[in-house]
Amino acid sequence: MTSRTGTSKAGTGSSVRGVPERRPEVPYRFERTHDTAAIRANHEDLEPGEESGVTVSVAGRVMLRRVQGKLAFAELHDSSGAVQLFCLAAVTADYEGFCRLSLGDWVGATGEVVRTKRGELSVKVTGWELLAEARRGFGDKWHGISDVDTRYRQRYVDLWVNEGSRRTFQLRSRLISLMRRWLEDRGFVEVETPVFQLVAGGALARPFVTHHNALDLDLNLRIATELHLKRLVVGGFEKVFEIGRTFRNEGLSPRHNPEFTMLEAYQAYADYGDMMALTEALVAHLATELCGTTQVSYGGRALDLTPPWRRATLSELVEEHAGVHVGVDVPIDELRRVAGEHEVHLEEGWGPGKLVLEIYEKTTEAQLWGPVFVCDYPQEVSPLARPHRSKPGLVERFEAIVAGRELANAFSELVDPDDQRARFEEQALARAHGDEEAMTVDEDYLRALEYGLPPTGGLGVGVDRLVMLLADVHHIRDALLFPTLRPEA
RNA sequence: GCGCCUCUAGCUCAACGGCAGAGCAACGGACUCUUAAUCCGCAGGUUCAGGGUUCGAAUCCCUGGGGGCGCACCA
Repeated sequence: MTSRTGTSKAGTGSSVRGVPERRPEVPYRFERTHDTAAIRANHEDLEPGEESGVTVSVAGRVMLRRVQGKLAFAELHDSSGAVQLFCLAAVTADYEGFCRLSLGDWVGATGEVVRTKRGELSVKVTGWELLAEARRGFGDKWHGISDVDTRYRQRYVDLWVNEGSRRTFQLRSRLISLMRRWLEDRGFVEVETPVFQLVAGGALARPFVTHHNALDLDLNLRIATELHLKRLVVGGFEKVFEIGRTFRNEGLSPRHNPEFTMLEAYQAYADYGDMMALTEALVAHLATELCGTTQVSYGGRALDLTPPWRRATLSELVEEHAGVHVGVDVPIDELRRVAGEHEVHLEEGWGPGKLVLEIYEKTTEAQLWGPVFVCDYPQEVSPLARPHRSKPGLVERFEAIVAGRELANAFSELVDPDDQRARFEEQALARAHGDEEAMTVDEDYLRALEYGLPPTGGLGVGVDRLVMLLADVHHIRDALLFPTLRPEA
């Protein structure tokens, strides 16, 4: 290999190593025979000091190095784990070069699998080649990187240095894969609906707006997939789902990122009770597969996700936690008084339903460790949900609350086109009065409903929040590989 | 948007009104079974920026910037 002649450049103020006078030549490919996990699995029984007689080629990053005269050890990490490289001046080609490797350099190495006298499974390297040099150093070798800004901006470093971070994102990948398979096994069909929408509907949120040049058209990035998925139910997809990126032009917080991933699933002939059963079964399945149990813990506190989860109405829960009775049947002046007592921020034009919801969110939601299905929301705040079959003013809607935060939202879907038009018009009115999150009338969606939407249960699940829950991380940025950040200064 | 906290070597941190330091990384050397190897040596700084107080400021104050946390906002 090329000697690392470059020295630390003084005054650059960065960790970049000097540019070598001659760049090392690195190969276009490397023939790896095993990953490090396979080597561990195959040679579990090797005794200390024993040689296997098996030659392998491994590849990865050198993350630790211990040179001891005519002997050198290095830890080679790959995506499956790590194994020690064992080099002898007498055996290893370009032994000197190996000793000059930097932490973080990528290498491919070939040699026999052995266990050292001290019991460490190793590849006794005969030949090796540099696959990529780490011109920037990886920093402290055991404290890792604690500067959160660096962790999020340079995830490629974080992933190498912090094992917890790797674990979280491996879990995320498996979670989405398991979720997809579980739904497919139950007859759900996965689809992709537009990200660009003329009317950003399906949720109450401000959209991002962009522009299509050829059509000279402003388009919204979707805030939900709901309305398109229900169009597909009209079209005969009786069980349909999408796991998709969704965009909302809102603030950032430990639980909010402007782009996030949502699962939405719709099932014909089903109601919100069916969606509760679906939700708890799905989450229990994921917990079992990913955590080995439904009795998990979050932030050190026990959390039992075993079905069935508690079902309680929103009114009952507010009564439990705030000791007051609220509901859409309570006179509005009384609701205003209760809201005032609990320091709920009030706005002109809020009806009883909005007040009830605000009181619930202020006094109760964060207290619910759960899991609990909070049922039967005011119709006023649920413009896409079907009226409750027996409770006037309410709709058949639930939110699943786990660890004090919303994990899922679901309804018996509103199927009546006339009612839906009335709800849209109510929203449009609120919008005209300055509510930027209110919906606008989606004529094509109404037309679809006029062709007939069967009774349908719909469910939305915040995938990032589910990852947070099962990976036991407490900021959405820890569940997103590349979270939205302010530009670097 | 508001409040509180924070910013020191490449990384992790100390010094908290009196000479800016340690460990790791880097660099040079010793070492044939190491495990965060060890040992010897060397180097590394506009203490986020600017202003002020002071005999003296990394330290106290002000302004600005970055970051964090909380609140507000947020299906």
